[in-house]
Amino acid sequence: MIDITPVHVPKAADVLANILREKILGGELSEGVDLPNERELGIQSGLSRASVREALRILEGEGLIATRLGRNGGSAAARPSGATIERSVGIFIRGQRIRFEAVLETRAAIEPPSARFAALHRTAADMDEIQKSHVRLEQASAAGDVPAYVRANLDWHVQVVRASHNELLIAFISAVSQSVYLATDLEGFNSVTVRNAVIRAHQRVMDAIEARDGDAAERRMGRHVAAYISDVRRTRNSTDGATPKET
Amino acid sequence: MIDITPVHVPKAADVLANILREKILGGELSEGVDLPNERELGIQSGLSRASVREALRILEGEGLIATRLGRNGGSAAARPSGATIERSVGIFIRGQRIRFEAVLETRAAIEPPSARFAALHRTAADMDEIQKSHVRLEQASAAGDVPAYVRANLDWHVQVVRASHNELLIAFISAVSQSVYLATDLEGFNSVTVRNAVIRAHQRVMDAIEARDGDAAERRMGRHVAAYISDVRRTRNSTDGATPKET
DNA sequence: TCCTTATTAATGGTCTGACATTATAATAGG
DNA sequence: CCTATTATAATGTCAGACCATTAATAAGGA
Repeated sequence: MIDITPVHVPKAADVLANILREKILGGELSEGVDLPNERELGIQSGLSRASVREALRILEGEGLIATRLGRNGGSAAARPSGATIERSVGIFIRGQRIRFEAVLETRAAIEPPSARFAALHRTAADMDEIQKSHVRLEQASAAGDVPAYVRANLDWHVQVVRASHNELLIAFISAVSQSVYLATDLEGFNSVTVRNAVIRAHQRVMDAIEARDGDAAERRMGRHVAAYISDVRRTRNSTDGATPKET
Repeated sequence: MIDITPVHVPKAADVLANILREKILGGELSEGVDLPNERELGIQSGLSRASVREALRILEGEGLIATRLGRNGGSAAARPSGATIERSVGIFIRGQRIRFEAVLETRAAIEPPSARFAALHRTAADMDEIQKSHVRLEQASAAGDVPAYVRANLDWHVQVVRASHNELLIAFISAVSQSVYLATDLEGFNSVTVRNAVIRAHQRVMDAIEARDGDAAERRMGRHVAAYISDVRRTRNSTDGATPKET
């Protein structure tokens, strides 16, 4: 008697999704090109419309197609954007109950080298965007609008990484920043002193990027995020009722 | 005449998926707990089984449930793992046509600080795993088995980041490593000299982690990955016909 | 002619009901 | 008590209909 391992029976929708995914990622279906409509896909693949729809839903979840309703609707191939990564990272953080400090730690790990790349690869337009973010930050700080300040702050960090022109780092930072924003305790930024310190640190980082000085950009960004983390730590210990001894 | 913005009409499956997602992420449905079966969910939600299935498919794609077939089958809540991030990052890299060098650059950015955290947070068991990876690397190198060598190499890097005990960094590195592996040109490791240099560099990093010396670990890992990138660059330039002058 | 409005058609969204497939639980037989 | 068989509960798949939305088209009026 022969001895075979348990066979894996793929679901019909998965098979179709795999085929379509390869066509899209392989460039056979480039961005914006319409797929056949659901009924037609069913005929071509020999599957029911239900299975076809399930396959399309998988691809939609992966950001590989966008589906529009109505006449001349249908599914068109799309380029997967960082949004997909942001979503999965967000779910991962919530689902695994990643500690807020670990998220900050991750950001602290990624941003300094990103600042170096930003200094090395930035264009004039990048510099402009970073500075615009910085102005928004200053305005929000001056107006005492803490929520706007926190948003502008995160936006500034994302803009810096954007200047690195490394799409993966941009996606990672965007994903992490999203979660940082949602979990940031606004109380910590009620202090004008704290806000001004952040603004000065940003200015120093921007000077380094402007001067295309990678070493300085990395070093200064490193100090900035480290200071940010200890600020958060201090605020948490003094604000909530947790045992102050815990780190 | 009043003036209202276009309303967004969510799809039935999305609404149900959102509800269930919140229940899972909010801890109301903890890991392993079975959801009601599809027909029951249909009754409770007032939706058809088709819509219920679509909602479940969304959650499955997000790694939030696992569905089993057969009697006592059904969907059970699951903890989203790094695999979801790996998948979306892989699709992102392929879909955006991220250059191989950019992927390496990302790894080079993340690993040094991760090595620092590894030095600071490692346990004895972590050290053990890292060393076991290293032994596998040495064996593959000695045997001249280049594919096994490359796999062991990537595994060693993942193990180091694992020792950081930062789940997000682990997920990022795993995701990136997967793509690095798929795109790595094996030719570059045909040289015993290159392989031995890697092994020595790993040894130095391990010494620093063993000694819990974060500074040294970060510095040495930084040098190692930088050397790796220039090796890849050299190999590519000498192997394929690209203009050797380009950086 | 040109603009506005109604009609129509194409397409995804949803529902219903049935049957197929699979893995387990329950049962019967030794 | 163990093993083989049968029943059952769940997902997987299909077929067909109808609903909802959107854009192309036709009709009508200035």
